[in-house]
Amino acid sequence: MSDAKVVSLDGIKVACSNCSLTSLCLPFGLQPDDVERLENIIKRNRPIQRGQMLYSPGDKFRSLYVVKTGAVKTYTQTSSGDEHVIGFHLPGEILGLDAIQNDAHGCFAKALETTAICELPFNRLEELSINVPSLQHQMLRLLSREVSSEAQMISLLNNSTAEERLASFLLSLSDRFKRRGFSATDFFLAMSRQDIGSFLGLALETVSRLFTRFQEHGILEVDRKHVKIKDLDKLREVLKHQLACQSSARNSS
Amino acid sequence: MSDAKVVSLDGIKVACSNCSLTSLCLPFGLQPDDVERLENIIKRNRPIQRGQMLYSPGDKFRSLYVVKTGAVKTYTQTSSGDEHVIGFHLPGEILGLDAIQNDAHGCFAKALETTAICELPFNRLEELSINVPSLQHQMLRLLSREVSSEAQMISLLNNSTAEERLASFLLSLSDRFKRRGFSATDFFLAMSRQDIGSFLGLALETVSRLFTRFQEHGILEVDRKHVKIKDLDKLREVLKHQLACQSSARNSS
DNA sequence: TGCACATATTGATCTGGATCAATGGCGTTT
DNA sequence: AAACGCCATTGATCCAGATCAATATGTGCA
Repeated sequence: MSDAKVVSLDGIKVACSNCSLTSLCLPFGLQPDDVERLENIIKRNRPIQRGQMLYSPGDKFRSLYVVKTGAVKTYTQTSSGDEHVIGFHLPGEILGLDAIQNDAHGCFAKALETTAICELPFNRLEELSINVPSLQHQMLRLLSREVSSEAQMISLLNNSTAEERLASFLLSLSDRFKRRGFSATDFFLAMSRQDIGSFLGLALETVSRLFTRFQEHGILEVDRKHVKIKDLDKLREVLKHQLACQSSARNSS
Repeated sequence: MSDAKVVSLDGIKVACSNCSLTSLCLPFGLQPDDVERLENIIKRNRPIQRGQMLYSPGDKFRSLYVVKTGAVKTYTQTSSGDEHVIGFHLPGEILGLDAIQNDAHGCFAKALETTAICELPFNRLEELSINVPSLQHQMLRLLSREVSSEAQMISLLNNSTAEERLASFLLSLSDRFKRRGFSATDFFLAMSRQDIGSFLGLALETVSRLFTRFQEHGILEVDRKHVKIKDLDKLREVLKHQLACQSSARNSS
């Protein structure tokens, strides 16, 4: 909460070309000079602190956002006040795609920790993609990936036990950390048990019990937010009996 | 099953401008001459019969498809052979958006009844949208709507009872029929109880019991596939206690 | 240093909906 | 018209996970 001394970065130019996330992010597949044109429309704002809101339901849709460092959760809230987590967003992952549709955001986006964000003004992005077909294609691919990934989530919620859900969640995180150059087997959870439960359609107590159970089975070592995957294969086996079609991992932007 | 005499329509030109679905479909918001350019790339193939497949997992992604008449279900299949329904598609609704991402379809699309389809070759669609910004915008909106609609589905599966799910499903159907000029309160279900259950994450027996219960409460009159909604308000009240943000109805393309 | 508060763990109990099972209705085939 | 198969309905039982409840374990703040 303490207001860290941050140099104002408003409107500063972003260098995607130097960014370690470039292969996971929007610029992927673009020619260097097209990347430069993209850089010119991206804004980098000051980092937002844990608990701060990036946008809220009803906010006019102006920009897409990409997490640069940190983590963001998106969620809705019922009239009775309880949250429903829609997703977690790691570096390189894009937020706000659902808002294109009706020109307004439909959920909250809140920082789970200190988080740096790249802001992409959408109208400039659309203009640019008229002249850069590969950007247009990349945008459609991104949207389509989101659709696939949500479809897999629906399938998970429809057909899986609590064990399978948590295993799937941990494997997704593991994979996403790995792609970002972090350890696939040793990481910290930015979100609470409550958040995980809400995301997976489980009670927080169930999540807690499952962590314990996985630990007893030698699959994990858990200490609060700190997770070590001791046996990745065994974790994968937990959800072996589903799958069929649809290949790629969820939300691996 | 009897093979109706159908004139071959392969590659015949489609007239979106005469189509009653135009306000619900891809051409929405386009200038008349842009609609004509769109018409030129759309293919109308012969209608497919109940049970026939439009595409299967692994099929190369070449086109998006729009239902013109009839109904289609999309679903995946586990190794053990049981289906998981992803969605139902009514006239004006688009299929295949999830395949843009990795250039291959990830699920089955099967006709629930005799169904006419407009085929949109994707590479030609992309080419065209370079010159027609409003088409590009419309494509992004469509994708974004799919994302929103799936997010709502996830929320439904995470937070709702069986009653709420079925009520939500029926209200969605009602709304979609209404927009297409059919009765909002009197319609036939193209899909089985099994399909509905799979879609909503419920056992088919539960779906059946709920139909009975809704009937007992004077909300519906059900006779096999024939559904009459007797009290739309009461049906809406079944799911009153959720909602919050996110406005529009699900899958209303 | 100690209090207040959020977050986790663990235990006990309850229940919505799954599963198992039997029956009935309708269309299709022979 | 009998026989088959598919789909739907209804009943009986069971269980995974929710809910209620009590107790740690931090973690920041006065």
